[in-house]
Amino acid sequence: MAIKQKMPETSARKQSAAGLLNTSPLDASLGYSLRRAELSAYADYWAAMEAYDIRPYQYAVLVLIRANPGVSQSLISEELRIQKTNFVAVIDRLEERGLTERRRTTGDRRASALFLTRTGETFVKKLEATHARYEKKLMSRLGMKRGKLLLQMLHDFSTPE
Amino acid sequence: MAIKQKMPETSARKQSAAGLLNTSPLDASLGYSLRRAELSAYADYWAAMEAYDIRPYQYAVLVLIRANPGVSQSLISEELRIQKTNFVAVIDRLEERGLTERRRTTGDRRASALFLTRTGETFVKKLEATHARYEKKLMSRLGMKRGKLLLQMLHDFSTPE
DNA sequence: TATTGTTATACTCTATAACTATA
DNA sequence: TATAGTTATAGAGTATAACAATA
Repeated sequence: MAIKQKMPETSARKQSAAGLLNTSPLDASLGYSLRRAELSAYADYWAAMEAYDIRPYQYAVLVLIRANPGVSQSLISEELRIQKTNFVAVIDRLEERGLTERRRTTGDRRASALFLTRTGETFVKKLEATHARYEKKLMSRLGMKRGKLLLQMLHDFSTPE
Repeated sequence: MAIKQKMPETSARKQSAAGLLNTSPLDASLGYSLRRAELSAYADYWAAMEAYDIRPYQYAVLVLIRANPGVSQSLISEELRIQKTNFVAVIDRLEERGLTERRRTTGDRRASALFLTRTGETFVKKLEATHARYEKKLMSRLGMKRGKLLLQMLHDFSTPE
């Protein structure tokens, strides 16, 4: 794991100076509540995953490649809403760290087929185990039953009609 | 409204190439579901607010100042989890646009007391009206009843114990 | 000594334009 | 003509260190 990336050290954990501020216009906002929830989950993410030096979207890329060996860059970047032009550096970084590799497959010779290296496989397995504990901790904030309800509601929210 | 800021034009609206990818490891993740929901709300935000050229966190700053006239920079930046050092440029920008002003009050002479200008008051009123329509649209994705439930669950999630 | 606001700085994230090699 | 991946570039977001004025 040669290359060191920058990681947040102070990441948004502090509670607001409660009561000193009228925050009602924001509390009532679904958009802002989603933002706040994400920041709050983000803090727990780093608490759990710090040692691996892997950002949330990098984690997403790795597990998608693991679940879809040989997938193209465009499919993953589309799924993660990362523009293909910005995705190049993402994959470059994971490749530099020896976790993934691009291969030219016999089919479409424009496309890169993405795979985990053997190192990557081992690494991602550990990553997923730690990530599972992090997810469990997130769930425990609401309890399993309400947590699953939240998951369902977020899914419905993100995929309307 | 002199200064023009950069705004996203492509902002994450596209649906993923459904079915081509096994996304189950991410679908089950609360952290990733929060991220996806936020991206999805973000698209609607810009659809509604584009004309004002105001980013979500700028909107948050403006409504907090309106609800708390004379508030200090540190209180707002703490509430919004923006570091005080980065908050300087945020306020500078709003001030350049003639929407807010810093005043030195007689109390703590280190602190800036933040106010909306008269222009700012008028502007934020329009902003809030448009934002209310955007929020209503978000709510309509789930229906009012489930929308309120989601809001409550996000609040509980973000403020554990 | 601690806090409020500030400047300087650097890395990361997200966007557009323009290119290449294939299809 | 269109698509997959790429480079170059720029603005926005988020982090640290160090400082002046004030408490």
